Amino acid sequence: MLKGNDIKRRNTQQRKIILDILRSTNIHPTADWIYEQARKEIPNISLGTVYRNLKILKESGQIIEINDGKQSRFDGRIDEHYHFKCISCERIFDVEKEDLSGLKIIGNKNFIIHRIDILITGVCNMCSGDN
Amino acid sequence: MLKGNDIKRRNTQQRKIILDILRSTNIHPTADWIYEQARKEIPNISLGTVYRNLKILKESGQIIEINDGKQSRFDGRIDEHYHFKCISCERIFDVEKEDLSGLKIIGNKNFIIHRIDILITGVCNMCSGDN
DNA sequence: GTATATGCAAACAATTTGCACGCCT
DNA sequence: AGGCGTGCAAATTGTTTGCATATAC
Repeated sequence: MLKGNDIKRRNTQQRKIILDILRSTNIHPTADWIYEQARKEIPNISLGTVYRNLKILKESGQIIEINDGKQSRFDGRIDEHYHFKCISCERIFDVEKEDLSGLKIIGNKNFIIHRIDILITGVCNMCSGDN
Repeated sequence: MLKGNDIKRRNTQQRKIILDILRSTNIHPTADWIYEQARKEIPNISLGTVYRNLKILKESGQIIEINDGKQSRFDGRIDEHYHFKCISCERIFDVEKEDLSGLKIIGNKNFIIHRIDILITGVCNMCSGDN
């Protein structure tokens, strides 16, 4: 239950800019890309600060972390939607809930599907008893 | 198209044991756990060999890589099924296809769901044209 | 015999962290 | 004024790789 979210967060320029960057793109960028963008606004922002803020924004539910392979990617869109990763160009596309039902996933647009991974996150039966 | 799978693979003890280990557990272990188990059979096996074989086994479709957070986990079960990760005990449970439909995911067993991530992998419309 | 696979250790890449200082509230 | 947040650099962690040797075929 205790999530360490009782800390009073400050509204720093750095955090605001990082959130703005994420909200204004749909490319699901890496921390490094976000860092490069942020430097245009705050030239001496550090990569550590970017990582720290991404963690805070994620924990407070303002952004989502996408886990594809080795690098983390981030998403400022938090309504229910899913993702398609192209193994060729490595881009990540948004998949709408509606597009997931039926056979024509991603609306017949010539996307070739290799596999579908579903990961549900939560608390298991053993841990939900007490804890 | 070219996938580099024209290499003639040898059937080494190391690779056989790693696959055996993965097929005989459902805990979705990390490379490190597999390494520790493998050492019981081949005491001087190296972690590099474990990683190399996991990659080969994955590429040949004999195992699956599960991407949860920073560490990779591996699964010797390759039929269609999904996963549930408990944020408390960190265990990963198998989720059957049937359990995914309807509201009673994972069969009413008191699992609390926080979020569902779906990642589809394949080739996008732009890359499927030529390439 | 020969090319793939191995063990070892070093290299790498992504992310995290300790510290002294800075700046929201 | 106080404490969260920052920049910087070093540390850590998970994974990959170069090389000489071993081994499956």
